[in-house]
Amino acid sequence: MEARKEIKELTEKAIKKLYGLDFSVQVLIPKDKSLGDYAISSALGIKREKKALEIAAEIKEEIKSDVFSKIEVIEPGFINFFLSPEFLKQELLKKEFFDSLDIGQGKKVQVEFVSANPTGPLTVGNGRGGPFGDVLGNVLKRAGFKVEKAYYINDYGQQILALGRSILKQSKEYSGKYIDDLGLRVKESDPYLAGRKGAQIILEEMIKKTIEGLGIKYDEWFSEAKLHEKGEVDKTIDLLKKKGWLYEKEGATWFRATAFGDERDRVLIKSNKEKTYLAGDLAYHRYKFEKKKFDKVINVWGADHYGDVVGLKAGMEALGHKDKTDIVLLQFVTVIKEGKPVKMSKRLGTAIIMDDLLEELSPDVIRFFFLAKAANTHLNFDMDLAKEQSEKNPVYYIQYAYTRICGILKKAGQFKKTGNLDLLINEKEIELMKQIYRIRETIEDTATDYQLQRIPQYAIDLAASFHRFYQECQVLTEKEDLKKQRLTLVSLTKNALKQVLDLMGVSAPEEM
RNA sequence: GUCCCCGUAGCUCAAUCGGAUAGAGCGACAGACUUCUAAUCUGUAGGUUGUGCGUUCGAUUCGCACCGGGGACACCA
Repeated sequence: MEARKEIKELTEKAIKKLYGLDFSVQVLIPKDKSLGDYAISSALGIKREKKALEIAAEIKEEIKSDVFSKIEVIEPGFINFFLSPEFLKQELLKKEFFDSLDIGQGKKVQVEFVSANPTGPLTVGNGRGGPFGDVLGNVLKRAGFKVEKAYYINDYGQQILALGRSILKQSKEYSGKYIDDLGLRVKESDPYLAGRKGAQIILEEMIKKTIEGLGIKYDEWFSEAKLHEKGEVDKTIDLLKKKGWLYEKEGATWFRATAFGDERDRVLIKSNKEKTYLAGDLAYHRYKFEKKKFDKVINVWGADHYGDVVGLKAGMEALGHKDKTDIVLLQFVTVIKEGKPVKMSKRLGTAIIMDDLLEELSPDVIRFFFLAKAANTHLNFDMDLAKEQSEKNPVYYIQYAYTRICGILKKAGQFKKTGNLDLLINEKEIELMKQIYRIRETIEDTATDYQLQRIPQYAIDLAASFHRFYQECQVLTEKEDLKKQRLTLVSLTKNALKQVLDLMGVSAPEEM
């Protein structure tokens, strides 16, 4: 039984019984610890003649549960719940505590992220999707989904032609040292074929290397060109035609996206008979749902693709896959150096790239900095600050907690975990247990709303609770029973900390 | 011109469908190592949440209007 669920169920039942209302109770966590571990403000939202305080008192009277040691009613109508230490200990000692989350219920989810055009090195902006998508996938997996991480390779279309022409020195659409290098290696003289070849090399030797450097592993690299070659794009267009959602205008074939709430219709086949990006993307998403049977698809895009969200969703609705595609938009990244935004990479003469960061910072630090910010905030990545703080950094703070744990366990040697924790009554011990207990709800919430910054925040909170416990409670004491129980708690902390570090893809060093 | 995101402590950012005294880290200041690693802990200072109205018992959160920063408005991908 989870405490939050217990509160929600009991209070909703009480409200139903007392007032005959079907009320959805929202459980919150008070900012001030003295106000309890959980709280509800629902009494304030029930509009009746009675005072909220009275309503809260009546609800409280209905609630009987040994999950809580205390339930308080406070002005103007809050009900505060205090977790019972006995319940807490009992829950943490359960074998399945760390691995029985199942809000995913085995549903298949694909997370597609980065998917930067293979026309150059991975920029910082595109790269932001890397840690984000990777960690989102990890979180969903932990929450009980079957997850695939995918990179969609845009190796078809205008930008490939432009890349080929640049390699062949017929244009300067793409430039930089890497284009010159490709000019020496690519033998094809046809611009499109040269572009394809160049894109392949860029993907394999530049993008994949950077991705790997960030510690990201994909399950699938999916080629847009192959989709076209296999005729999947044509099939999808035919299907939309049969359903009556297409029309011809000025030599082009249009999709009636306005019928699904889009502000304008979208071209699928241009008047020169080439297919648009959207046509390919619709075919790709059909493939995701129909061939690979995903229940849900999450696309992590840059905010510059904001205008394409409705078009894709409209298309998927027309194809019979309504509401199965979630799109997370990541706002831009500005890299700041010496107080000024950096626009260009020194090495390549292109936009600032991920490799520039990797050169100076560990992937742990980069991942953490990126993850700690909400998707919809513009991210100012201050290189100097990141470097300067690299030794006084939240990442190290968390990792240091982990090494302290490992140090204790190593010194303690073999020990048997205790089946009860009744000697642990210190305030810091209880705090630590509460913090560990919250790992489940943190993962559940994140898997539901994709607000990934919760995870690094949780990691900091957990590390802080441990550091405070460490400061006050000597684990390896003379008192054998107490020592064993504390070692058990330390070991539980280790599990939790390791789990969040793994979720974030940040290393867990045993020594520092 | 229309649409989207952002504006919170000196800096980087949080704040759970609107909740209680707006929180962390870094930086500043003052303390704590004979200890399981001080990469830590304890304390202090720091805020009219861009501005102004409004809705509400209650607004950083919702609405309207401004100001400032970024982005999108293709038969490009």
